[in-house]
Amino acid sequence: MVVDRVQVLRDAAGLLMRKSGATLDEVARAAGISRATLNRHFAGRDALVRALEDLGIAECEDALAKAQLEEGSAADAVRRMIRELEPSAGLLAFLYSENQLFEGDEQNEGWARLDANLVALFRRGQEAGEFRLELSPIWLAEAVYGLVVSAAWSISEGRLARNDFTTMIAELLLGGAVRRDT
Amino acid sequence: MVVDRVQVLRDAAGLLMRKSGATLDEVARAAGISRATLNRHFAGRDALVRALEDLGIAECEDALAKAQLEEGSAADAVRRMIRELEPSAGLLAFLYSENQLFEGDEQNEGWARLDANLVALFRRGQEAGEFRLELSPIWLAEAVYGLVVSAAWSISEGRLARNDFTTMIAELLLGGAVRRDT
DNA sequence: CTCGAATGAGACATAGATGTCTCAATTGAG
DNA sequence: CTCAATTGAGACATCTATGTCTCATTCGAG
Repeated sequence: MVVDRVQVLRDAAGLLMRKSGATLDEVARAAGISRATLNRHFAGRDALVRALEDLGIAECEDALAKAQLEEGSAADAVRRMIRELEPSAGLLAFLYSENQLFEGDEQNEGWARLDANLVALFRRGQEAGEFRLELSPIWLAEAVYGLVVSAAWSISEGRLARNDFTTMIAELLLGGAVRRDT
Repeated sequence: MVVDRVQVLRDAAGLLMRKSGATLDEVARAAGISRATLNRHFAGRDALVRALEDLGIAECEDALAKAQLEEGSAADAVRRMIRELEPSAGLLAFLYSENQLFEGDEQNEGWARLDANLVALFRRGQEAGEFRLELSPIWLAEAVYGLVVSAAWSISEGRLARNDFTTMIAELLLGGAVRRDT
């Protein structure tokens, strides 16, 4: 029974999202393996977190690619993006709380690439006259992360249905709370 | 030079927001006191985090009280609330990442009280015909936290101007990204 | 079946954070 | 000024998570 590296990372993320300070022993148990094996695959906690970061970035890049952000209206692209991001929301919630990842000198450049894609999408929406100009694309990009993490957290707490993930985020992000007087 | 307990907590929050795993020695230095004194005022890391939680809840309750959420239109109440919440955003960002606070059996009931106030505000907006019915008040309340934390983080990263805090959050939360065809 | 590779269980030493204590220096009220 | 209270610096023991190692067991390819 050879260990599935990605599955271990998924299980680890599932636990660490709720208990970011979990022991490596707890992480191993959550993944259904022994601490020794966990250490054979990831040399220390730092390596594990880095692997989770790499996985998170890779999943997000896949999601953005699948969403084809350049196609159709920007609003629809945002909706597709949120939908594709949903499976990675838990992992993102963990990484978001791991603020050490964004402090050091060698931050993973993957985040900058993702940011650039998001910013480009919102900028495209503004230039097409779809989106408001008062909200800066950088802030909108940041808000996407914030809302995704909030939604992931709400789901894990039972306050939000998993099926509502895409709708709730996209409707809030795009339309806001105020009623349209159509 | 008697130690100002609240100031110590503020300094601690300022550091812990960016480095949640900081040593008590680092926390003490950030607060300008010695580790011994820090320990005299807060018996251990756990007590320190609890004190930060209490402070955060108290500040939020003050902010909501000052904002007078029952007065005027719900949208204006939301704007006032965000504005009053700004000084506590950093502290909230730290507490938000301290997920251990929300897992145990004895969660501070202050969070539930705050949630109730937020939910009531959004429900009032819906019942007054101001807010859309598609977005559940619970999700809107959760989104407030997410956006406040995102904005606090963006500001500390230099990606968002502190002056834009209230506007960016309120405009996104209330109006969304899509342009109104007024 | 056979055997090499991977795993699980556990022991072990280590490192780093933490809690406690002491003592000298500083503060501030009376 | 005087003195009690508070603080800073540092030593010290402890504790927990971690990394490493060993050995028996299990898995799976050939």
